Amino acid sequence: MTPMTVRTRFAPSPTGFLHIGGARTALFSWAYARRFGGQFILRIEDTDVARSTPEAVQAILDGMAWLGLDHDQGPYYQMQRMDRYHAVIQQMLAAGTAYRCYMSIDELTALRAEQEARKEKPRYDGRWRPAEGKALPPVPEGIAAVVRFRNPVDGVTSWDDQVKGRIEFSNSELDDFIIARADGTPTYNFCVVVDDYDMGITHVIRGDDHVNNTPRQINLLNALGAPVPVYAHLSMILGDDGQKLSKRHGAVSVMQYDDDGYLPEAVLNYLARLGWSHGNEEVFSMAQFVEWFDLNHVTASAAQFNTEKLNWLNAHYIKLADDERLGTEISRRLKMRGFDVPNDGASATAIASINKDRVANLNALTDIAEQFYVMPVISDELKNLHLSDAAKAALKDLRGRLESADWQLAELSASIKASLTATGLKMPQVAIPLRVALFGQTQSAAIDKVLSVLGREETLKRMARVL
RNA sequence: GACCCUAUCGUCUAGAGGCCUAGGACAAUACCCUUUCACGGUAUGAACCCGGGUUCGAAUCCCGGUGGGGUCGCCA
Repeated sequence: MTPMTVRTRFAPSPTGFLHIGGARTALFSWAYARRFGGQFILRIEDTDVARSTPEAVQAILDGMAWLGLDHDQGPYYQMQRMDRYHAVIQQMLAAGTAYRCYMSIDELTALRAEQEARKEKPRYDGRWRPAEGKALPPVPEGIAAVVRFRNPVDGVTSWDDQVKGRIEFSNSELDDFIIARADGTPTYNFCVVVDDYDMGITHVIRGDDHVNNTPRQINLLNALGAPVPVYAHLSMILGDDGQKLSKRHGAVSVMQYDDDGYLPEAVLNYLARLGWSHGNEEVFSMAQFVEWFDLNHVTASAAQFNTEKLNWLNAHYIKLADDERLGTEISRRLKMRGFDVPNDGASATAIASINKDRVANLNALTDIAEQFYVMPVISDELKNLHLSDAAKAALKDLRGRLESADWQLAELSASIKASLTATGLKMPQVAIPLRVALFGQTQSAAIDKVLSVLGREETLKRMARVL
């Protein structure tokens, strides 16, 4: 027997951006396929014509690309598969596994209201379901039929969920759901089933809001004589505050993380660890993740998003990142703020190099870089506090040395120390006033490194302003 | 309301009946390092929802309760 090739899919509906929950679902589906040398398929579920937009499709594609989740097939678009859906519906009608229902929306609404009043689970009552010896109501005028799936009424539908364990539904809980609307367009549960079948999906990894759809889909698959894939339902991700994420509350695009200064590998590592674990491992590459990933170490309960931990990972990955890459990020972000890195100024790469240990975020790094290019505003408070006569005298002494220094780190360092000796001051007594003079604030990277990156001309210019 | 899922430090989690005096990470606190802010290092505090079983033994298995969540669309 040839081993089954794993085929997973990510099937978002393009009604908005790719948010963090969708991204994790995509990541796990992708990782599972990669782990077993299988195929990862991207499918756009755009049958909700009213809410789907091309912008949302692009946003999803952009999000996937930013995260580096590459697909092997697709994107497939359900709207382009209508002929296939119609053919299957005709086939089911002919086979008797589906039937036409002429109940109007008003009648349905009334039925549901009645059921709810009786505290029952609202559901279709099967009035148009054909049965042996049953007289169907007369077909009404002016009502276009919907097509309903003839769901089994007895027995139990179950599956071994790879994250939640065995789940069973009594078929009596399931009603005959609509597979084609009155206008003929197919509905979600039906399209998913036909697509998963046609695309040979072996493992369906998706959010656990689909648990209740699963028995219906399994029954449909059975009616079609199709194999039933393995299911794995991922729990949801809650916001930082423990509240459910929604459009109104906390759900943001993955691209927002780019805007907010996060590195994709930090987001990926964080997401991987949210709801999945490999012993005590916290920090790992995607290559390592793919090697380790499995479904039975996925947590069955919901997880709360923790920005603090993401920040920590981001800081970690910034420290690891190449200076050149960070320099490029700085330039890109500076450009978005409206200015270019000057050719004759400090190098963005060098700025990144001496500051990447101090920041947890690319925007914070960019803020620092900006200070190297923009003449600082020095508050009176800082002037009074740090630019005393003694401090100025020390800075003047230092300026004299810097004017003739060879602009190398070691010599800059030596110059500062020489000034300390000459003035009898301690390092902070010179370094802090110098920071105030150069940046208008008391913190920076090691001051000798700052000088080496800022350059002689700019350094002396800034010092002159306060002396 | 019905059905389904779920429950270990504040948070993410390890834990597959004895290895648990419940481990790691983020966050917190303290100390160390230090050229400031950070980084880094060390240490400390912090949890098995409740009640019944099963068992020589339960965080782990079973039942019930409670809390949390999901779903009940001619949305996906």
